[in-house]
Amino acid sequence: MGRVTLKDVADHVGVNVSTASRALSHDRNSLVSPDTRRRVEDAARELGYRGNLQASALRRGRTGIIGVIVADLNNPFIGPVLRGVANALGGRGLLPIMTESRDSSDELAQICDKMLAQRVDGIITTAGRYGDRALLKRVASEVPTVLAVRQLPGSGIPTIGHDDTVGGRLAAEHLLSLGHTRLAQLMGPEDIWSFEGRANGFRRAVEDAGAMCTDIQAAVRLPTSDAGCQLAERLLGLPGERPTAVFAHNDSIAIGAIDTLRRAGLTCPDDISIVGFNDVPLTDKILPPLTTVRLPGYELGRLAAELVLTRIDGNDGSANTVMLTPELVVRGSTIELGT
Amino acid sequence: MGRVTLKDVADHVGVNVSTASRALSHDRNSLVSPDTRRRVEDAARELGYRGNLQASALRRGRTGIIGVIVADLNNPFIGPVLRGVANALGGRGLLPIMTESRDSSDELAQICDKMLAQRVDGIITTAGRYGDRALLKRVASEVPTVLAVRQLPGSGIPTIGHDDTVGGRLAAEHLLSLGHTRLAQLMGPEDIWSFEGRANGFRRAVEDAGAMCTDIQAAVRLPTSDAGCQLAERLLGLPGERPTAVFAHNDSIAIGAIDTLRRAGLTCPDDISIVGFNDVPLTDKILPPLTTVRLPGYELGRLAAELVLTRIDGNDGSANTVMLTPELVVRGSTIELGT
DNA sequence: TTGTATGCGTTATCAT
DNA sequence: ATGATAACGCATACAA
Repeated sequence: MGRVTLKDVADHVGVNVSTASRALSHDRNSLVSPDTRRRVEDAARELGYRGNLQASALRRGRTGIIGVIVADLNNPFIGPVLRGVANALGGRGLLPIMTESRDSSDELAQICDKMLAQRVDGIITTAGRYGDRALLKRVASEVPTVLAVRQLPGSGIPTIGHDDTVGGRLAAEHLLSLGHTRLAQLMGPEDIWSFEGRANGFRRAVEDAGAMCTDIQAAVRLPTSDAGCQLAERLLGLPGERPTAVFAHNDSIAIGAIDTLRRAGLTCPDDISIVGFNDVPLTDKILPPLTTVRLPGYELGRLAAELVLTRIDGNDGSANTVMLTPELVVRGSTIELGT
Repeated sequence: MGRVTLKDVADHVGVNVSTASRALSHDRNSLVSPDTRRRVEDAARELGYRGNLQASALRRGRTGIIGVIVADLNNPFIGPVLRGVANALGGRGLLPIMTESRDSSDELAQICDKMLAQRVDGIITTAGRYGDRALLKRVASEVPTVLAVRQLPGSGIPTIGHDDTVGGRLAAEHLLSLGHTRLAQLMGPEDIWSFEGRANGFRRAVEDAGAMCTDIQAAVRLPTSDAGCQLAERLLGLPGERPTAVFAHNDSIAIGAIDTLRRAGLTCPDDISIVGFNDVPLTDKILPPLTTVRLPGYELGRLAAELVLTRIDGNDGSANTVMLTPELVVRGSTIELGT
């Protein structure tokens, strides 16, 4: 049983609970004589004492818990992000508690409620659709909150993001430089800023170059490989000449699309070039290796954790939004037109 | 601020805190008059009251939190498992808190310490190497604990697992039925039961059939695609005739191996057949689509959550170990010998 | 049906 | 350097 309490330890040594408390505390153990400190520590070990964080939190007014909400655990991109968060937090003795909203607004609301009831010291969320803006603003008003990966323009919530517009442009410029003039994009959900930004950046760059850009929307809510399959079907059903190059709004969509096109007899990159987004693990190991736009997932997570920590420390004046820059990674899924 | 307390609500209505407490409690609100109940509820909503789970937990002796420890968040197999856990738990109002050990024993120990200090009501862990047995036994003696996915023979800890021996045998029988007689297996870490079970099942079935089985060990600690690359290198360096069929101990290893073999000029399945394990998302979308052994990830998670709940309820007598059966999924990465 | 009183395990404040 | 004591916010046994 974890029923050993501080009082038990104190009694065992023959000191007062407050002395025992001081002796075991990391910041106040200098206030106690080296001797009693050792005796208390020994007793604690011997009795198998474990501090009760609940009680401690109740008294001190903070829990040392940071709530981390992710949209979709199946998105391979999230792994590095969570590691970045966990590393930055663990270093300071905080405990991240992660939950998945499956990109559902209802679940997000429930999760936020529970986390607030848990009295988390801060929240980091990668789940934020346009429809969640009011909810998250309310949450942010109750506890330090930061958005990671996804932005929510106009929410005023501190954000560690990346420049999706630039990312979309990078994809476009790459395909244009390969001579493609009929392009399409396989769009992610339109109520998420990441995809709107990618779409805008891509479309603008393509049109500025005088090339043609076709936007293909999915009827599904999540940017998964299934969405990629569906989008590829629609691409195939398009009237007129088929685009020779495609920008998929993330790697999963790209992989789903490549597969569907292949089943329809089209080879990537010979018949059609495809650029993905995120550079998730394994994209370099598949056939064809995916040309994609790389995002610094680990770094995003790390910075998000650090930002929430500075907000918790009351450092409201510090920079409250950071935008990392994506980077194009050229592999085998894109090829010069006509080769 | 979430500083609204139960007393505030009670004062606002003009009742005692205990009445307010009863009114807002789900199991005892029948003890209060319908009228005051409504008034308390209204006041709570109006003031933005949030129950303080820390305080409640301190008083009631349980937190409603279940600690969930996963070995590796980058393993795509874990997504469905976590969903199973979250669904089963959420339905009963419990909150899963997930953490990743990165398959490190040190981190696992730290995580367990923190979770015990948090006074979680139960722990579900998919991280368990042979070296962690003592630690986990100690943890299990303090709080209801169940192993999910990975087993730890001899630990006596309740487990929701799957039959790895059968899984290995399924892979072997499939390859043997295709006419292969020189087989190899790309082994996962040997201090994890899953891989030992797969190895045994495979080797026995192969040898029983009078065929040849070569075991290839990796020098790395984690069964990732990098390990797959390394194992494939070793496969290529093998003296004598090359195996014509390979059992990779999971899908990531398989994908890494296929890629490395391809770079060396060998095509899967034409030159070499490969079977994976887990059937993670996307394996059916890559080229070649992976033949693999499917595990019911969601079900594993769901059952693990239910098992930990019955343990928490003190139902110690109930079945404490469940073993699910894997299933072979034949796709394009395996082919009849000589075609 | 409601109120009173007490304690869950800690830590902070004030003494000593 | 240590002890006594009072909260933190809530839930319960008991009294009314």
